Amino acid sequence: MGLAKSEMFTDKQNLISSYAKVFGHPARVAILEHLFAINSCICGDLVDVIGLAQPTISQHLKELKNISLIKGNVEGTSVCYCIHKENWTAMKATINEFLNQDINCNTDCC
Amino acid sequence: MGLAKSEMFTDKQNLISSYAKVFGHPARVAILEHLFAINSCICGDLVDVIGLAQPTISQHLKELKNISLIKGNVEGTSVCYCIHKENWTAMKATINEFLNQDINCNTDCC
DNA sequence: TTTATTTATCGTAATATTACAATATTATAA
DNA sequence: TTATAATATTGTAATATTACGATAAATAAA
Repeated sequence: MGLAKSEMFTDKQNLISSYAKVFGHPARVAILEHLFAINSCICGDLVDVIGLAQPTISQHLKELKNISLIKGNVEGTSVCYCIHKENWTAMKATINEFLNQDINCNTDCC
Repeated sequence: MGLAKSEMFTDKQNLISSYAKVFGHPARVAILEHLFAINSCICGDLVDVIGLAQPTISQHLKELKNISLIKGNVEGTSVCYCIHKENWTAMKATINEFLNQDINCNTDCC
């Protein structure tokens, strides 16, 4: 078949994997890094910075917007994008809870 | 086309997205959570815990092994899997550096 | 050796993702 | 109104991922 049966997993597991999936493409990592690096928000020059075609960048931005990690503000004929601070912080908490699980295996069987 | 041209991106961006891609499926999140929860390492009962077919679990374990986040130890007829502690810690550092980027946008344009 | 048990691999169908050309949409400027 | 500019959407081809049945491989037990 195709993709996961999300009913099989907890909401948290699905949330974690949803965030991770968005980070699972280097173009989106690059877009986010650029949005962090540029103090003011950015719009279409992402196409020049990343080096992918405009529809492709737009598609990646859409996925970042869908999961609410960025927001876009129409400014004339262009759109200003930036990190959604609150949601980024919330996402970080979710991911960190997962990453910071304790390793209790003393017996080190492997 | 299909997937990303990894030459377009930095090694770090590719590394981050590689880790994230592995976390981008709830079954692998569930497998890792189970490996953390069970103090001793685990092998084939992941099939029962997760609820996917044996070849599917084996496939997911392979991806986790490929990126070195788990290791497997043959014990008789079964295989004992556990978290690769050192690599998990290293991965955490890489991901956290990405997640903890400062948000410098004072002007809050969006 | 034969049988049972566990895991890995192969083959394959269903689905998802990625990238981009072409085009539509939206808003500004002339 | 008629360009012009920036972004979004549509359609589609190429590729990747996921899931699982069937089967192979490896080991232990009888």
